[in-house]
Amino acid sequence: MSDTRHRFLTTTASLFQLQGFNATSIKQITDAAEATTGSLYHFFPGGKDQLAAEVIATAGAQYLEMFQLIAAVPGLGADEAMTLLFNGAATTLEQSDYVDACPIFTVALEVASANDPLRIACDRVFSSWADTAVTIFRQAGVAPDRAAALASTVVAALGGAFVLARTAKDANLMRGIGREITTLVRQAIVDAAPAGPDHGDGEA
Amino acid sequence: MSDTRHRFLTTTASLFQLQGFNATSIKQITDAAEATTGSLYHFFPGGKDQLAAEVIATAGAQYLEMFQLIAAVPGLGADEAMTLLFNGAATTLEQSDYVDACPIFTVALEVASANDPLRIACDRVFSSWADTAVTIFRQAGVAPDRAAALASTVVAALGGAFVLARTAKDANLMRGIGREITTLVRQAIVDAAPAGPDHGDGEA
Amino acid sequence: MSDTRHRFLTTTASLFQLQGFNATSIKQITDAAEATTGSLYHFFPGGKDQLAAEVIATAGAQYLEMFQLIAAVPGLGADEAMTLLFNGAATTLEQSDYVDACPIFTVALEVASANDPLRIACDRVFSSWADTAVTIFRQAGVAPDRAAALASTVVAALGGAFVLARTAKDANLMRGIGREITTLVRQAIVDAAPAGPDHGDGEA
Amino acid sequence: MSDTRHRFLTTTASLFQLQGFNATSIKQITDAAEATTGSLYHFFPGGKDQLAAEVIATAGAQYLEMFQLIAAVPGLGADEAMTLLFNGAATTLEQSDYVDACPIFTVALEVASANDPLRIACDRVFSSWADTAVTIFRQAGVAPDRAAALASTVVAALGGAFVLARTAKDANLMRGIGREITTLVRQAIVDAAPAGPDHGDGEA
DNA sequence: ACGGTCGGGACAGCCCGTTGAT
DNA sequence: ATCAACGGGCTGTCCCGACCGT
Repeated sequence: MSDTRHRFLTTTASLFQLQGFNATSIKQITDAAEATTGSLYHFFPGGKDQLAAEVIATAGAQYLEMFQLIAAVPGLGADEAMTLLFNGAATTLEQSDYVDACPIFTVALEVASANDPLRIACDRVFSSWADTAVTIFRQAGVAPDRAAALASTVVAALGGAFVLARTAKDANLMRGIGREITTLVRQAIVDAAPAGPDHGDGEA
Repeated sequence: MSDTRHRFLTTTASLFQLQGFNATSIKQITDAAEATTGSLYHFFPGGKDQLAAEVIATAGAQYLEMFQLIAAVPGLGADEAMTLLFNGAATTLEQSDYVDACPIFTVALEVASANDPLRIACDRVFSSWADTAVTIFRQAGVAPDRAAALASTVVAALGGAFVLARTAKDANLMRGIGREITTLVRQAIVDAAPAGPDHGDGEA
Repeated sequence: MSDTRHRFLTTTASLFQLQGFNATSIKQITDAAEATTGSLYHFFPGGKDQLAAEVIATAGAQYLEMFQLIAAVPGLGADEAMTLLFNGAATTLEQSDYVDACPIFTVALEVASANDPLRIACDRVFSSWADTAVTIFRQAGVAPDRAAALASTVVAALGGAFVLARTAKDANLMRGIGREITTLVRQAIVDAAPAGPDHGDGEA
Repeated sequence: MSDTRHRFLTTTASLFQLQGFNATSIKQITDAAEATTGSLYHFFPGGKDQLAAEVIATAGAQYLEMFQLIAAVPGLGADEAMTLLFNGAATTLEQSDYVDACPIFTVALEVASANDPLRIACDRVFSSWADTAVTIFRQAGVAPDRAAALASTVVAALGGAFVLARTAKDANLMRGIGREITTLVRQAIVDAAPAGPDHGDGEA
């Protein structure tokens, strides 16, 4: 397994976090990865676009994994998972001086109109997140007809929170948003179980 | 008042909606505005950055105005205003084939790290929106300690909804998020008035 | 009238003579013209292709003029004009150490398949030469049904002679070809006037 | 005899016909030959230049053979052979949509100044053709002092006809030139035999 | 003040022809 | 005979001033 190829992926992800797609030049990438242009085009013949697509897919899968890890903490409700998720992101943001944001949100908007393959790559990632959230919420007892919208709302709020927190350089913004989203999810669980105690199984 | 200057502002806003800051070149701007480079540098000696800052401020003010207009509809609750806001954005998005998104969200992330003046310009806009939302929510009876976070959540969800809807080319995503945000706001109003009727004045 | 633009045209023509189209880089052109890339793309927004097309047209017109000058020498038959033409080219080739060949022949073959606008530009030049030759030959009494083919043959032989002479680095090759073409043209004139003296006017 | 090596030769010849030397990249060659770069450098350690030199020599020999075949048709005069030669080339050109021209003419001009080994390779091919033509013409009775120039003229006209026909996308141009060259050759034969019938031996 | 023409460098993304590891 | 890696050079376009007319 090629090491250089892997280095391209990770360093590009970092640069995308910081600057997005358009502001990141090939030269910056090769410098950061300590490799040459020829090397890059050897592994990614499709150039910057192909590299970006793979970065998005890879990073998206990693975030998904992290998300699932949080949701799988034993004894943790789906609502409390939200708090963990947003607070974790807030802390990461703080500790990296507001650099270490999600590269996919950063890239998504600027490529949405001009670059369809990249747009689709981002869409796939967002969908994978939302799908996972839907599963979690339904297992927590959320009504089926609300689960999808709720999941989208969580993802959207997370993305928007990144924008606001970075723009304001204030991670507490993100924590506040996390609290509200937690409330929203809790209420959705409660609403779905009006008659009795929730048995934690909305699907069976 | 110069017409050319105004044309620069509006065409640049359109281009930012579509492509963001970095992907929009000076040439594109002058072509779209049917003006020359010399002209642009006459009106905006600070170049692209100055132009962008003014675009953000101008567009931000326009959106704020629209936001206030919605909130001022007589007989409309703060929660129902949310529905109007998101559905309006969704329809606009649909009708423009997912081009006519908010230019400020599009620009904010890509300049947050690399361009402080622009970052601050965006921050000011977001703050103005949040401040207005805070006022509205408190007038609706939301508890003072929740109003700020709730306002941020609304703005964040709106921004995130733009990202998701454009990426998926699906405006219904945004409508679903609008429903959830409406629910959240309604609950916040209800939660704040457990004992009796809301006196509509949390500040006095 | 811009001086820089004119310099681009002449230096590029020289480089095309020497190396052809594909082997001549934009950098070489700007270096030779002592100008910058921005300058070049200001005058030739269509880039190398547009520049090449104008070079071909300009150089083609100059050669046409030279050709007409030779043909207009008083008291010179059309056949003797051929000798002058080929010998002149041979001497030029010799004196420039086989560098100063016709840029259009050099360019024509390499762009014929890949670049239609350039192919057409070359075609127009060749046609203008052949048309002029046709006029001259018909005035000299060549039969109308042979004049066109004869003109093409002259142009083709000239072009081919450039190839052979440069490849062999032997200008006498071109002089020999000139002699044969002169013979061919003389015979065509003689053939057309079997019965009596030529009245020198096949058109009026 | 390696098959891969042979495939390199033929596919490169095709690409040279179409695009010439400089416009043909190593990648194109390896793609077309369905081989790898390493493979190419294994067979041709001298790289692109060595490959080109061998392509020129090989293709040149093939054309020479074809030329000799035409000249050897029994009962065919040297002048009529010219008609066959040019008409054959014209038809080939037409049927291949003006792609299948001679790769050597295409390459000769663009490498004449910059690449001496390649220039010499082309020269050798042209000389071999002219030598053969000289032999044929002398056997047909052409005066010794004209045979060389006549041979050069034929080769030059053929090369130039390729240029004109491809540039104009008109194969009839080549047929017309063929007619004139045929006339020229016939006259040269006639001129050399003023007193009596040609005994077919101009050398003895 | 307002704007248009011309020009300047720098660097973007890409791909070239080539060589080692192995 | 292959995969990986290398630099450097390609065309094109960036953002920006200077010098001109109004």
